[in-house]
Amino acid sequence: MDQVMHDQRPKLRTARDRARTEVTNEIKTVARRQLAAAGASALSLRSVAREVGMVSSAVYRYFPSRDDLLTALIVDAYHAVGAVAQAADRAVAADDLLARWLAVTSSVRRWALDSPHEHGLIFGTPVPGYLAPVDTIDPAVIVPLTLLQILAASAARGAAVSWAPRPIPTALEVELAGLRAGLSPSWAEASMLSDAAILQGIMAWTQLIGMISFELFGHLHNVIEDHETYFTHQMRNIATDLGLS
Amino acid sequence: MDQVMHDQRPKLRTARDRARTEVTNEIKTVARRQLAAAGASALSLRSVAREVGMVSSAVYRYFPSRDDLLTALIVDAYHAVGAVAQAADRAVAADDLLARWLAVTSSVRRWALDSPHEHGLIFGTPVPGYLAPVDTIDPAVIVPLTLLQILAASAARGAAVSWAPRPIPTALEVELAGLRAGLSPSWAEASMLSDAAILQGIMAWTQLIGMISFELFGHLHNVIEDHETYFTHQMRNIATDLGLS
DNA sequence: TGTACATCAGTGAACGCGCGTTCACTGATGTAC
DNA sequence: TGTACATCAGTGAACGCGCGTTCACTGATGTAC
Repeated sequence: MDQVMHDQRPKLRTARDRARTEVTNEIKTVARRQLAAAGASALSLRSVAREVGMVSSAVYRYFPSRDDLLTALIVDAYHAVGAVAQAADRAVAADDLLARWLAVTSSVRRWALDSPHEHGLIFGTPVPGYLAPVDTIDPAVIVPLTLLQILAASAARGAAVSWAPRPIPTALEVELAGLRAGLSPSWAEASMLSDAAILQGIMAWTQLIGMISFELFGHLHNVIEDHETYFTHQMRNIATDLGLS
Repeated sequence: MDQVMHDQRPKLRTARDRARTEVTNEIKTVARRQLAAAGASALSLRSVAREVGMVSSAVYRYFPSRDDLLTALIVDAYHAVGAVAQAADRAVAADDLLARWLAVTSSVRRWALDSPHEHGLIFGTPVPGYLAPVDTIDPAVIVPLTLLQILAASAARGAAVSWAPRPIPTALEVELAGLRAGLSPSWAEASMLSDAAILQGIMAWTQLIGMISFELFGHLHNVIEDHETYFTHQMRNIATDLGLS
């Protein structure tokens, strides 16, 4: 406990500080736009700098390297989908579980359609040589846990899954116990779920992202064209499968 | 009908022809290796040429541009997974549907683990500015149709899905009719499936690729580590869900 | 079977380009006394 | 309130690099007669 602890004065912001966060945000905004235009691997510090109106070396005052800029965008993207999903969840009646399921899943799809390259950034091929740092873990988990909370509300009502779950291998039980233990208290309800329910939830999350990626990446060309109808239909099926009424 | 039709002599191969297909294959092999090392966006004609031992401009005798080389790799990759899936399907007893399901799905996963960058090439973020040409459609469809054939065998036995399917929107029915009509005769069995079964099949395919991508792209870090056990468990659940016994 | 011509694989130099990152610098803003 | 010093944003030049593609060329292979 040294003096540093007392030294935080989080409010008093100098002009320099304000300018700094403003420029930081502008860089990220421009970078996001360029990402949307050309994809992650085409993101270049130089062209971002050009568009922001500064010399390329100046960007290094804000981000130590291109990868750090990418990381910031990834973290932002996770927060963005997470926020969208939570807002959608809160916008419908808490006890209408089917409505919550449909609201959350379709909000995630909407976000992805609106920001395809940000979706690709977090759910597509990882950028070669890039390793996601720890900061990305917490925000990455918002959407799946939001889905699990809905399942938890269903479980709390005593609803059962529609088919008898097969016995779960011990190895998986162990992992799931660890997973539960690692959850922050804000996700308490989700951590009360049975192993089978958690596995079903992860699967549903995988389906959600899989469907969106298929749509965005063009794997449904010549298969399904009315994506909206298809998506909603399948999500209702999954909801039935999950026992959400 | 002009003379050109008579002029095919598919067997008589000159030394030049043989050399040509050999060099073409060598270029693709090297490109595939570089893909595996650095990812699709890092694939460079020049470095491929360097490794093959020719000057960069010489590659243009074989592929008119970098994109065409990429297309060739994509087509190859689709054929590769397709072949693996079909071989796995044939390797087990045709009437053991659960075994076929598990064999096909786990062979697809194995292939992806063995060739992660080829998986990324076809199922990851599309290469920016790159548009898949028609040649990629047929091979792309082998894996999902192999899965549907298993469902078809199950349906032929009179097995029903485990939950009553909800009514299918007309828009989807129309699309599915078109899909069925577009299938080549070699997939005849699959085209006899009911709408609900086809939708379930597409969903299962989405789940399969989604799970593999999640594993490969690292979205299960800190969630599930024993991927093999997890995968098999979930695939068995899905098989149950699909009514495969 | 031999010759004349056409085809084609591969060369090497060049084009114009953009990239990430480093560095010594200037000048404005902030801080301690 | 005023001064002296420290911090920091932004500049501009430079480094070394690799890229895709074009072009005129050489020399070997294939084809027609």
